[in-house]
Amino acid sequence: MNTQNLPVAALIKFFEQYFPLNMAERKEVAARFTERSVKRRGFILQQGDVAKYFTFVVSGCFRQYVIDETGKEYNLQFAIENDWITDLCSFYSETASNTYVEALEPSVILQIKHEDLLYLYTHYHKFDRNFRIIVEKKYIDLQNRVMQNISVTAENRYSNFMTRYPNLAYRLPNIQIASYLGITPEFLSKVRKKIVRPA
Amino acid sequence: MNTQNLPVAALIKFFEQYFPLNMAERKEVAARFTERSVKRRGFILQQGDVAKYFTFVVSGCFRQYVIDETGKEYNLQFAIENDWITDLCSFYSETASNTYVEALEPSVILQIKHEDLLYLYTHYHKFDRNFRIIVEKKYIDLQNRVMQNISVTAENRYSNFMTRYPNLAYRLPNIQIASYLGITPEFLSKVRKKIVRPA
DNA sequence: AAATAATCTTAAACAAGTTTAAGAATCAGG
DNA sequence: CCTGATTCTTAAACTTGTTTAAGATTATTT
Repeated sequence: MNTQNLPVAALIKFFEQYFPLNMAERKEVAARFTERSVKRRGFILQQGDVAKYFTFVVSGCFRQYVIDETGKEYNLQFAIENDWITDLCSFYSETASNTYVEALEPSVILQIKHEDLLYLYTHYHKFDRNFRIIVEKKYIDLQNRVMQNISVTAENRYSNFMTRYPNLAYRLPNIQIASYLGITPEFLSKVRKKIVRPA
Repeated sequence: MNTQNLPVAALIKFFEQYFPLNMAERKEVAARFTERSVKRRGFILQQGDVAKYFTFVVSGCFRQYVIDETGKEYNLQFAIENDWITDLCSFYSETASNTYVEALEPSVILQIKHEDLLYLYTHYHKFDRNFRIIVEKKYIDLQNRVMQNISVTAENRYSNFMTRYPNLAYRLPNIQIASYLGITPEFLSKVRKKIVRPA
Protein backbone atom coordinates (compact mmCIF):
# COMPACT_ATOMS: atom_id res chain seq x y z
CA MET A 1 0.00 0.00 0.00
CA ASN A 2 1.60 3.21 -1.19
CA THR A 3 -0.15 6.16 0.38
CA GLN A 4 2.37 8.86 -0.50
CA ASN A 5 0.94 11.96 -2.17
CA LEU A 6 -2.56 10.60 -1.80
CA PRO A 7 -5.21 12.44 0.16
CA VAL A 8 -5.05 9.65 2.72
CA ALA A 9 -1.43 10.61 3.41
CA ALA A 10 -2.68 14.02 4.53
CA LEU A 11 -5.10 12.35 6.89
CA ILE A 12 -2.49 10.03 8.37
CA LYS A 13 -0.24 13.02 8.82
CA PHE A 14 -3.08 14.78 10.61
CA PHE A 15 -3.54 11.91 13.08
CA GLU A 16 0.20 11.66 13.62
CA GLN A 17 0.27 15.22 14.95
CA TYR A 18 -1.06 13.55 18.08
CA PHE A 19 0.33 9.98 18.15
CA PRO A 20 2.09 7.78 15.60
CA LEU A 21 -0.15 5.19 13.92
CA ASN A 22 0.97 1.59 13.64
CA MET A 23 0.60 -0.37 10.41
CA ALA A 24 -2.79 -1.86 11.32
CA GLU A 25 -4.15 1.59 12.12
CA ARG A 26 -2.87 3.07 8.88
CA LYS A 27 -4.47 0.27 6.96
CA GLU A 28 -7.78 0.91 8.66
CA VAL A 29 -7.57 4.60 7.81
CA ALA A 30 -6.85 3.81 4.17
CA ALA A 31 -9.63 1.22 4.08
CA ARG A 32 -12.42 3.00 5.90
CA PHE A 33 -12.17 6.55 4.59
CA THR A 34 -13.55 7.27 1.12
CA GLU A 35 -12.13 9.97 -1.10
CA ARG A 36 -14.48 12.34 -2.86
CA SER A 37 -14.32 15.53 -4.92
CA VAL A 38 -16.93 18.20 -4.41
CA LYS A 39 -17.44 21.12 -6.75
CA ARG A 40 -18.08 24.67 -5.65
CA ARG A 41 -21.62 25.03 -4.26
CA GLY A 42 -21.88 21.26 -3.91
CA PHE A 43 -23.58 20.00 -0.76
CA ILE A 44 -22.33 17.17 1.40
CA LEU A 45 -25.24 17.58 3.82
CA GLN A 46 -28.68 19.12 3.45
CA GLN A 47 -31.41 19.92 5.93
CA GLY A 48 -33.56 16.85 6.49
CA ASP A 49 -30.76 14.39 5.75
CA VAL A 50 -29.03 12.33 8.41
CA ALA A 51 -25.31 13.19 8.51
CA LYS A 52 -23.90 9.82 7.53
CA TYR A 53 -20.26 10.90 7.38
CA PHE A 54 -17.58 12.58 9.40
CA THR A 55 -15.59 14.55 6.81
CA PHE A 56 -11.89 15.44 6.74
CA VAL A 57 -11.07 18.30 4.38
CA VAL A 58 -7.98 17.53 2.28
CA SER A 59 -8.27 20.70 0.21
CA GLY A 60 -10.87 23.38 -0.38
CA CYS A 61 -13.32 25.00 1.99
CA PHE A 62 -16.76 24.28 3.45
CA ARG A 63 -19.34 26.06 5.54
CA GLN A 64 -22.07 24.63 7.77
CA TYR A 65 -25.14 26.84 8.02
CA VAL A 66 -28.79 26.98 9.04
CA ILE A 67 -31.70 28.75 7.35
CA ASP A 68 -34.39 30.39 9.50
CA GLU A 69 -38.14 30.78 8.75
CA THR A 70 -37.51 34.03 6.88
CA GLY A 71 -34.93 32.40 4.61
CA LYS A 72 -31.84 33.97 6.18
CA GLU A 73 -28.66 31.93 6.39
CA TYR A 74 -26.38 31.76 9.45
CA ASN A 75 -22.92 30.21 9.30
CA LEU A 76 -22.13 27.88 12.17
CA GLN A 77 -18.63 26.92 11.08
CA PHE A 78 -16.07 26.90 8.31
CA ALA A 79 -13.62 24.10 7.57
CA ILE A 80 -10.51 24.28 5.38
CA GLU A 81 -7.62 21.86 4.76
CA ASN A 82 -6.85 19.64 7.76
CA ASP A 83 -10.08 20.41 9.51
CA TRP A 84 -13.13 18.24 10.17
CA ILE A 85 -16.77 18.94 9.47
CA THR A 86 -20.14 17.27 9.96
CA ASP A 87 -23.31 17.95 11.90
CA LEU A 88 -22.20 16.20 15.10
CA CYS A 89 -25.70 16.19 16.52
CA SER A 90 -27.19 14.48 13.48
CA PHE A 91 -24.19 12.20 13.04
CA TYR A 92 -24.24 10.71 16.53
CA SER A 93 -27.98 10.67 17.13
CA GLU A 94 -28.68 9.49 13.56
CA THR A 95 -31.52 12.00 13.25
CA ALA A 96 -32.31 14.53 10.52
CA SER A 97 -30.06 17.58 10.44
CA ASN A 98 -31.29 21.20 10.48
CA THR A 99 -28.15 22.29 8.71
CA TYR A 100 -26.42 22.40 5.35
CA VAL A 101 -22.76 21.73 4.61
CA GLU A 102 -21.71 23.33 1.33
CA ALA A 103 -18.40 23.64 -0.50
CA LEU A 104 -17.31 27.27 -0.94
CA GLU A 105 -14.46 26.14 -3.21
CA PRO A 106 -13.82 23.02 -5.30
CA SER A 107 -12.72 20.56 -2.64
CA VAL A 108 -11.28 17.12 -1.97
CA ILE A 109 -12.47 15.29 1.13
CA LEU A 110 -12.14 11.99 2.96
CA GLN A 111 -15.27 10.66 4.58
CA ILE A 112 -15.93 7.96 7.12
CA LYS A 113 -19.34 6.42 7.75
CA HIS A 114 -20.82 6.44 11.22
CA GLU A 115 -20.62 2.63 11.53
CA ASP A 116 -16.98 2.58 10.38
CA LEU A 117 -16.01 5.23 12.88
CA LEU A 118 -17.72 3.24 15.64
CA TYR A 119 -15.72 0.24 14.45
CA LEU A 120 -12.50 2.21 14.78
CA TYR A 121 -13.53 3.51 18.21
CA THR A 122 -14.22 -0.02 19.44
CA HIS A 123 -11.19 -1.78 18.00
CA TYR A 124 -8.53 0.89 18.25
CA HIS A 125 -8.21 2.86 21.47
CA LYS A 126 -6.29 5.52 19.60
CA PHE A 127 -9.24 6.70 17.55
CA ASP A 128 -11.39 7.32 20.60
CA ARG A 129 -8.49 9.39 21.81
CA ASN A 130 -7.88 11.20 18.53
CA PHE A 131 -11.51 12.15 18.16
CA ARG A 132 -11.67 13.17 21.80
CA ILE A 133 -8.83 15.59 21.07
CA ILE A 134 -10.37 16.82 17.80
CA VAL A 135 -13.64 17.63 19.52
CA GLU A 136 -11.92 19.21 22.52
CA LYS A 137 -10.09 21.61 20.26
CA LYS A 138 -13.28 22.46 18.42
CA TYR A 139 -15.03 22.95 21.75
CA ILE A 140 -12.38 25.42 22.88
CA ASP A 141 -12.72 27.39 19.64
CA LEU A 142 -16.46 27.44 19.96
CA GLN A 143 -16.34 28.62 23.55
CA ASN A 144 -14.07 31.43 22.52
CA ARG A 145 -16.59 32.36 19.85
CA VAL A 146 -19.47 32.37 22.35
CA MET A 147 -17.41 34.60 24.61
CA GLN A 148 -16.89 37.06 21.77
CA ASN A 149 -20.56 36.94 20.75
CA ILE A 150 -21.75 37.89 24.21
CA SER A 151 -19.05 40.39 25.16
CA VAL A 152 -17.55 42.04 22.08
CA THR A 153 -18.94 44.56 19.55
CA ALA A 154 -19.34 43.60 15.89
CA GLU A 155 -16.38 45.77 14.99
CA ASN A 156 -14.06 43.97 17.39
CA ARG A 157 -15.45 40.55 16.52
CA TYR A 158 -14.52 41.29 12.91
CA SER A 159 -11.01 42.47 13.79
CA ASN A 160 -10.44 39.48 16.03
CA PHE A 161 -11.67 37.12 13.35
CA MET A 162 -9.29 38.61 10.80
CA THR A 163 -6.29 38.29 13.12
CA ARG A 164 -7.21 34.87 14.41
CA TYR A 165 -8.05 33.22 11.10
CA PRO A 166 -6.20 35.28 8.47
CA ASN A 167 -5.74 32.35 6.04
CA LEU A 168 -9.39 31.53 6.19
CA ALA A 169 -10.64 35.10 6.28
CA TYR A 170 -8.91 36.27 3.09
CA ARG A 171 -10.43 33.35 1.18
CA LEU A 172 -13.99 34.06 2.21
CA PRO A 173 -16.40 36.61 0.73
CA ASN A 174 -17.39 39.21 3.33
CA ILE A 175 -20.95 38.07 3.12
CA GLN A 176 -19.89 34.70 4.58
CA ILE A 177 -17.88 36.33 7.34
CA ALA A 178 -20.80 38.60 8.26
CA SER A 179 -23.08 35.59 8.51
CA TYR A 180 -20.57 33.89 10.81
CA LEU A 181 -20.18 36.94 13.03
CA GLY A 182 -23.93 37.39 13.32
CA ILE A 183 -24.21 40.75 11.54
CA THR A 184 -25.58 41.93 8.18
CA PRO A 185 -23.25 42.38 5.20
CA GLU A 186 -24.33 46.05 5.11
CA PHE A 187 -23.16 46.62 8.64
CA LEU A 188 -19.92 44.75 7.99
CA SER A 189 -19.34 47.13 5.10
CA LYS A 190 -19.74 50.07 7.49
CA VAL A 191 -17.39 48.47 10.01
CA ARG A 192 -14.75 47.81 7.37
CA LYS A 193 -14.91 51.39 6.15
CA LYS A 194 -14.45 52.61 9.71
CA ILE A 195 -11.42 50.33 10.24
CA VAL A 196 -9.73 51.49 7.02
CA ARG A 197 -10.45 55.18 7.61
CA PRO A 198 -11.16 55.58 11.32
CA ALA A 199 -13.35 58.59 12.15
CA MET B 1 -15.15 -0.64 49.14
CA ASN B 2 -18.71 0.50 49.76
CA THR B 3 -19.53 3.38 47.48
CA GLN B 4 -23.28 3.46 48.01
CA ASN B 5 -24.76 6.85 48.84
CA LEU B 6 -21.38 8.43 48.45
CA PRO B 7 -20.73 11.17 45.91
CA VAL B 8 -18.57 8.73 44.01
CA ALA B 9 -21.64 6.53 43.49
CA ALA B 10 -23.22 9.42 41.59
CA LEU B 11 -20.16 9.65 39.39
CA ILE B 12 -20.07 5.92 38.68
CA LYS B 13 -23.75 6.09 37.83
CA PHE B 14 -22.96 8.97 35.48
CA PHE B 15 -20.33 6.94 33.60
CA GLU B 16 -22.59 3.92 33.46
CA GLN B 17 -25.14 5.90 31.44
CA TYR B 18 -22.73 5.17 28.61
CA PHE B 19 -21.03 1.82 29.40
CA PRO B 20 -20.82 -0.38 32.50
CA LEU B 21 -17.58 -0.07 34.46
CA ASN B 22 -15.70 -3.15 35.58
CA MET B 23 -14.31 -3.49 39.09
CA ALA B 24 -10.87 -2.14 38.20
CA GLU B 25 -12.41 0.94 36.57
CA ARG B 26 -14.66 1.60 39.55
CA LYS B 27 -11.69 1.36 41.85
CA GLU B 28 -9.78 3.86 39.76
CA VAL B 29 -12.71 6.26 39.86
CA ALA B 30 -12.93 5.96 43.65
CA ALA B 31 -9.17 6.35 44.00
CA ARG B 32 -8.46 9.19 41.58
CA PHE B 33 -11.35 11.57 42.17
CA THR B 34 -11.26 13.75 45.27
CA GLU B 35 -14.41 14.91 47.02
CA ARG B 36 -14.73 18.53 48.02
CA SER B 37 -17.36 20.89 49.41
CA VAL B 38 -17.53 24.44 48.13
CA LYS B 39 -19.57 27.16 49.76
CA ARG B 40 -21.65 29.71 47.89
CA ARG B 41 -19.37 32.24 46.16
CA GLY B 42 -16.42 29.94 46.56
CA PHE B 43 -14.05 29.74 43.58
CA ILE B 44 -12.62 26.54 42.17
CA LEU B 45 -10.75 28.46 39.46
CA GLN B 46 -9.60 32.06 39.18
CA GLN B 47 -8.12 34.09 36.34
CA GLY B 48 -4.39 33.56 36.22
CA ASP B 49 -4.52 30.06 37.71
CA VAL B 50 -3.93 26.93 35.70
CA ALA B 51 -7.04 24.73 35.78
CA LYS B 52 -5.61 21.70 37.55
CA TYR B 53 -8.86 19.75 37.82
CA PHE B 54 -11.71 18.46 35.76
CA THR B 55 -14.73 18.80 38.05
CA PHE B 56 -17.86 16.66 38.29
CA VAL B 57 -20.74 18.39 40.08
CA VAL B 58 -22.43 16.05 42.56
CA SER B 59 -24.77 18.73 43.92
CA GLY B 60 -25.04 22.50 43.71
CA CYS B 61 -24.37 24.87 40.83
CA PHE B 62 -21.40 26.63 39.23
CA ARG B 63 -20.78 29.23 36.59
CA GLN B 64 -17.71 29.88 34.45
CA TYR B 65 -17.25 33.51 33.47
CA VAL B 66 -14.82 36.07 32.12
CA ILE B 67 -14.33 39.70 33.14
CA ASP B 68 -13.54 42.31 30.47
CA GLU B 69 -11.38 45.47 30.75
CA THR B 70 -14.37 47.48 31.98
CA GLY B 71 -15.09 45.00 34.77
CA LYS B 72 -18.19 43.43 33.21
CA GLU B 73 -18.79 39.70 33.71
CA TYR B 74 -19.91 37.30 30.98
CA ASN B 75 -21.11 33.79 31.76
CA LEU B 76 -19.66 31.10 29.51
CA GLN B 77 -21.41 28.14 31.08
CA PHE B 78 -23.35 26.80 34.02
CA ALA B 79 -23.00 23.34 35.54
CA ILE B 80 -25.42 21.64 37.92
CA GLU B 81 -25.62 18.06 39.30
CA ASN B 82 -24.25 15.44 36.91
CA ASP B 83 -22.49 17.98 34.74
CA TRP B 84 -18.79 18.68 34.26
CA ILE B 85 -16.92 21.96 34.46
CA THR B 86 -13.39 23.24 34.01
CA ASP B 87 -11.58 25.62 31.69
CA LEU B 88 -10.75 23.04 29.02
CA CYS B 89 -8.27 25.32 27.33
CA SER B 90 -6.27 25.92 30.50
CA PHE B 91 -6.67 22.32 31.68
CA TYR B 92 -5.21 20.68 28.57
CA SER B 93 -2.63 23.29 27.64
CA GLU B 94 -1.61 23.78 31.30
CA THR B 95 -1.58 27.55 30.82
CA ALA B 96 -3.16 30.32 32.89
CA SER B 97 -6.91 30.65 32.55
CA ASN B 98 -8.76 33.88 31.66
CA THR B 99 -11.82 32.65 33.45
CA TYR B 100 -13.35 32.13 36.88
CA VAL B 101 -15.39 29.15 38.06
CA GLU B 102 -17.57 30.08 41.03
CA ALA B 103 -20.19 28.22 43.07
CA LEU B 104 -23.63 29.85 42.85
CA GLU B 105 -24.92 27.49 45.56
CA PRO B 106 -23.24 25.44 48.29
CA SER B 107 -21.93 22.51 46.30
CA VAL B 108 -20.31 19.09 46.47
CA ILE B 109 -17.89 18.12 43.74
CA LEU B 110 -15.51 15.39 42.65
CA GLN B 111 -12.28 16.50 41.05
CA ILE B 112 -9.62 14.71 39.06
CA LYS B 113 -6.15 16.09 38.45
CA HIS B 114 -4.85 16.49 34.93
CA GLU B 115 -2.16 13.83 35.42
CA ASP B 116 -4.66 11.35 36.89
CA LEU B 117 -7.04 11.85 34.01
CA LEU B 118 -4.18 11.24 31.56
CA TYR B 119 -3.43 8.07 33.51
CA LEU B 120 -7.02 6.91 33.10
CA TYR B 121 -6.96 7.80 29.38
CA THR B 122 -3.81 5.80 28.85
CA HIS B 123 -4.69 2.72 30.87
CA TYR B 124 -8.42 2.43 30.35
CA HIS B 125 -9.77 2.83 26.83
CA LYS B 126 -13.21 3.50 28.29
CA PHE B 127 -12.26 6.86 29.78
CA ASP B 128 -10.99 8.21 26.48
CA ARG B 129 -14.35 7.18 25.14
CA ASN B 130 -16.38 8.57 28.03
CA PHE B 131 -14.68 11.93 27.86
CA ARG B 132 -15.00 11.97 24.08
CA ILE B 133 -18.74 11.59 24.57
CA ILE B 134 -18.91 14.18 27.36
CA VAL B 135 -17.16 16.76 25.22
CA GLU B 136 -19.19 15.89 22.12
CA LYS B 137 -22.40 16.58 24.01
CA LYS B 138 -21.04 19.83 25.34
CA TYR B 139 -19.92 20.78 21.83
CA ILE B 140 -23.42 20.18 20.45
CA ASP B 141 -24.94 22.36 23.19
CA LEU B 142 -22.43 25.08 22.51
CA GLN B 143 -23.05 25.02 18.78
CA ASN B 144 -26.74 25.38 19.42
CA ARG B 145 -25.97 28.38 21.60
CA VAL B 146 -23.82 29.99 18.90
CA MET B 147 -26.64 29.46 16.43
CA GLN B 148 -29.07 31.24 18.75
CA ASN B 149 -26.61 34.06 19.43
CA ILE B 150 -26.20 34.85 15.76
CA SER B 151 -29.77 34.27 14.57
CA VAL B 152 -32.27 34.84 17.37
CA THR B 153 -33.43 38.02 19.21
CA ALA B 154 -32.78 38.42 22.94
CA GLU B 155 -36.45 37.82 23.65
CA ASN B 156 -36.46 34.46 21.89
CA ARG B 157 -33.10 33.46 23.30
CA TYR B 158 -34.57 33.98 26.75
CA SER B 159 -37.71 31.97 25.97
CA ASN B 160 -35.69 29.17 24.45
CA PHE B 161 -33.36 29.11 27.43
CA MET B 162 -36.29 28.82 29.83
CA THR B 163 -37.86 25.94 27.91
CA ARG B 164 -34.59 24.16 27.27
CA TYR B 165 -33.11 24.40 30.75
CA PRO B 166 -36.12 24.91 33.07
CA ASN B 167 -34.49 23.18 36.07
CA LEU B 168 -31.42 25.29 35.76
CA ALA B 169 -33.22 28.50 34.82
CA TYR B 170 -35.53 28.64 37.84
CA ARG B 171 -32.55 28.26 40.17
CA LEU B 172 -30.57 31.13 38.69
CA PRO B 173 -30.97 34.85 39.40
CA ASN B 174 -31.99 36.71 36.24
CA ILE B 175 -28.79 38.65 36.36
CA GLN B 176 -26.89 35.41 35.71
CA ILE B 177 -29.17 34.41 32.88
CA ALA B 178 -28.81 37.84 31.26
CA SER B 179 -25.04 37.52 31.41
CA TYR B 180 -25.25 34.11 29.74
CA LEU B 181 -27.58 35.35 26.99
CA GLY B 182 -25.36 38.33 26.27
CA ILE B 183 -27.82 41.07 27.32
CA THR B 184 -28.07 43.50 30.23
CA PRO B 185 -30.25 42.69 33.26
CA GLU B 186 -32.24 45.85 32.50
CA PHE B 187 -33.12 44.65 29.03
CA LEU B 188 -33.97 41.19 30.33
CA SER B 189 -36.38 42.86 32.72
CA LYS B 190 -38.05 44.58 29.75
CA VAL B 191 -38.21 41.32 27.83
CA ARG B 192 -39.75 39.48 30.79
CA LYS B 193 -42.38 42.13 31.23
CA LYS B 194 -43.27 41.87 27.57
CA ILE B 195 -43.56 38.08 27.79
CA VAL B 196 -45.86 38.22 30.84
CA ARG B 197 -48.02 41.03 29.47
CA PRO B 198 -47.53 41.08 25.70
CA ALA B 199 -48.17 44.48 24.09
C1' DA C 1 -15.53 38.27 -24.35
C1' DA C 2 -20.18 38.74 -23.05
C1' DA C 3 -23.71 37.79 -20.02
C1' DT C 4 -25.30 36.62 -15.71
C1' DA C 5 -25.00 36.11 -11.06
C1' DA C 6 -23.09 37.26 -6.78
C1' DT C 7 -20.99 40.56 -3.83
C1' DC C 8 -20.05 45.09 -1.98
C1' DT C 9 -21.17 49.89 -0.81
C1' DT C 10 -23.94 53.85 0.58
C1' DA C 11 -27.51 56.12 2.97
C1' DA C 12 -31.82 57.14 5.34
C1' DA C 13 -35.34 55.43 8.46
C1' DC C 14 -36.00 52.16 11.89
C1' DA C 15 -35.62 48.55 15.69
C1' DA C 16 -33.04 46.30 19.19
C1' DG C 17 -30.34 46.66 23.00
C1' DT C 18 -27.35 49.73 26.42
C1' DT C 19 -26.50 53.21 29.77
C1' DT C 20 -27.46 55.77 33.71
C1' DA C 21 -29.87 56.51 37.69
C1' DA C 22 -32.91 55.69 41.32
C1' DG C 23 -36.32 53.30 44.04
C1' DA C 24 -38.49 48.74 45.42
C1' DA C 25 -38.21 43.98 46.49
C1' DT C 26 -35.79 39.93 47.85
C1' DC C 27 -32.29 37.18 49.85
C1' DA C 28 -28.29 35.44 52.63
C1' DG C 29 -25.81 35.44 56.73
C1' DG C 30 -24.97 36.52 61.38
C1' DC D 1 -35.34 37.89 62.82
C1' DC D 2 -32.60 41.90 61.49
C1' DT D 3 -29.43 43.98 58.48
C1' DG D 4 -26.62 44.76 54.66
C1' DA D 5 -26.12 43.27 50.19
C1' DT D 6 -27.81 41.77 46.00
C1' DT D 7 -31.25 41.62 42.63
C1' DC D 8 -35.12 43.49 40.06
C1' DT D 9 -37.75 47.14 37.78
C1' DT D 10 -38.73 51.44 35.33
C1' DA D 11 -37.79 55.08 32.25
C1' DA D 12 -35.41 58.47 29.32
C1' DA D 13 -31.53 59.32 26.35
C1' DC D 14 -28.36 57.07 23.68
C1' DT D 15 -25.68 53.61 20.66
C1' DT D 16 -25.39 49.67 17.93
C1' DG D 17 -26.98 47.16 14.42
C1' DT D 18 -31.02 46.20 10.79
C1' DT D 19 -33.88 47.09 6.87
C1' DT D 20 -34.77 48.61 2.43
C1' DA D 21 -33.39 50.04 -1.83
C1' DA D 22 -30.40 51.16 -5.44
C1' DG D 23 -26.14 51.53 -7.93
C1' DA D 24 -21.28 49.92 -8.57
C1' DT D 25 -17.94 46.28 -8.60
C1' DT D 26 -16.28 41.77 -9.00
C1' DA D 27 -16.60 36.72 -10.10
C1' DT D 28 -18.29 32.88 -12.62
C1' DT D 29 -20.13 30.61 -16.46
C1' DT D 30 -21.10 30.19 -21.20
